[in-house]
Amino acid sequence: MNVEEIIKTTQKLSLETKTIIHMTLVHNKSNEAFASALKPFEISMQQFNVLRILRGQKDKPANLSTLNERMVTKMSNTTRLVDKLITKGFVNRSVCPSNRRKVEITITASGLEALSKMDKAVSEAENDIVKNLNKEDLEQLNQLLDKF
Amino acid sequence: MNVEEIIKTTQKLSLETKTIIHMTLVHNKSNEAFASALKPFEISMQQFNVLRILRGQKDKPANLSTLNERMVTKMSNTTRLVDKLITKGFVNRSVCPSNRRKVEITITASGLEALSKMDKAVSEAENDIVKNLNKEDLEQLNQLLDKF
DNA sequence: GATATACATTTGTATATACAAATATTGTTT
DNA sequence: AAACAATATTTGTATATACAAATGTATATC
Repeated sequence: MNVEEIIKTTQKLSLETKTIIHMTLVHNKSNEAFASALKPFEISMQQFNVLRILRGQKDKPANLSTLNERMVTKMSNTTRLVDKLITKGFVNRSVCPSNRRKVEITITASGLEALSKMDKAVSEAENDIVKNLNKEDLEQLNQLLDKF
Repeated sequence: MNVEEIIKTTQKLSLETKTIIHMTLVHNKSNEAFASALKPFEISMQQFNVLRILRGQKDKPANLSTLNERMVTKMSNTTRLVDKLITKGFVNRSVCPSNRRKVEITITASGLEALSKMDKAVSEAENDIVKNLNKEDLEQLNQLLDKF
């Protein structure tokens, strides 16, 4: 992936600018790969992320704050994101008995089943994205990303 | 930036998954930084990007395909993006004389003036984002990103 | 116990983006 | 030159996201 070539610029970019653009391009690329992997399931990455968080909760219900805390990309509106998943029958929402300001969100059996099918597609996409990087590359990359 | 801590997961992530999430987190962070740097100018990053491309054209007008080609993050709808910039008086649009299917988009004096003010804010944000990485780190990072 | 404050979520509104379809113009084929 | 395909942009529609305001509930203070 050559930055200057992709954005077709003749100008010399500063190392800082180039790095940030580079990262954006890679992010866009992986974004597209995930979106198209999830397309057959008619679900967005955000929705997929919520389902995965709920599965990780192991029957312990999550409320909206917990979801928001754990989401990779925070949205201003988790309510409506959960609405979509309820419509699809993938999650349940009820009022928390101990604190009625909160809601309890859990994944349904149908949600778990759908999720396991998505997992395969997503993991394939993931492997395809990093296919040119070996273990050492990935470790080095993570170390550098830690500095941000 | 510790991935597991940020998304508050107790699960062990695979190196591949971790890397991609890591990159998304860094991208989100720089995105926010840019958005807030551009906020005083009431302009989006996409719009800023278009203005920068037009300045780089050196009076040579750009059409929508050219803009789209050079944009870091491609949008499906460059027409409406340019509409916004016209409303603000930052760009001009006219029909291309040699090929009336095309449009000619140029930056105005007012657009250039506004852009030069934005440049400072954006470059400051940029430096702040990479402040913990030295030249060597940045070069190494770009080499790794090239593999995607 | 009434009032104020903080918390958790929901709703409203404006804007952004993705995707498909429509329109206008040019170039090509017969 | 009429018909067709290709190109460049625009428009329509559905969904996503950001931000502010509103609602309902719990806690603290007087």
